[in-house]
Amino acid sequence: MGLTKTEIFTQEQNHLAVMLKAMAHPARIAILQQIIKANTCICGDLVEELGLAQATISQHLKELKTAGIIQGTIEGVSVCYCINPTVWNELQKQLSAFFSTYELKTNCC
Amino acid sequence: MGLTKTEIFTQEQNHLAVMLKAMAHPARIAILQQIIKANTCICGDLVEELGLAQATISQHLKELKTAGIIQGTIEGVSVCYCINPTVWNELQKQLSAFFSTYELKTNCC
DNA sequence: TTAATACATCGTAATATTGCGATACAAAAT
DNA sequence: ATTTTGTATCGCAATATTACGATGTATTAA
Repeated sequence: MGLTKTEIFTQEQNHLAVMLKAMAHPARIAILQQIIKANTCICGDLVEELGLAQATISQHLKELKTAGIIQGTIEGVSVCYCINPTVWNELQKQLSAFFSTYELKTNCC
Repeated sequence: MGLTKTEIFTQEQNHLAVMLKAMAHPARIAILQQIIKANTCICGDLVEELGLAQATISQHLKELKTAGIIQGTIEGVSVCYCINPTVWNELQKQLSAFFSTYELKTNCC
């Protein structure tokens, strides 16, 4: 075992899980915050901002990119990363909808 | 290695990561959806609803409970799980704030 | 008391994640 | 052409996750 049984879940459930997983790490949250904060896309100053090795940051960036949350374009020698607006808004909408399905019912445990 | 360097991140970043991680699995998303759908708190019919073994469901429930997202109270022989409204709303607010920090700037890559 | 029911926990196998040094690679500067 | 600079990838060690059978535990039923 050790691998998720994706077959038994819906596409939506699996997809949402993948997106949440991509964000479910403090380093990746920090990276996203940095990318958002530096409204002009930043590159590898992330290595200096966060206290992680270059290889590690690069790996985290890859995971965010694979999930589609960020995108990177080569900018001369360096690479410019920024939020993928489409995916970001889609995820925001999906999460908002998910959280909204719950409303406090009186008689609960 | 293999363990996250939590020391170098803020409490908020670590906490948000923990919450997202708790939700970042299709089975746990399905569990939350079921708990929300059955507005009266449900118990271990989750085992029948999802196609996972009882031990596995119990383990996933524990993770959600540890994160504080759900709470369980003993109801005779069975256990009744439901959303923890405080934590749920808190997380909703935090995520909403996080997503709102991004707004499309014109000149991006 | 004993059996049944509903969960929780233990132990374990398979796999995934995290972090980093070392190294490869590609564009720009010399 | 060679060096420099910024990133990506490889390979590895340490640890975490996922899933489940087996077993423990606590409450109700008989």
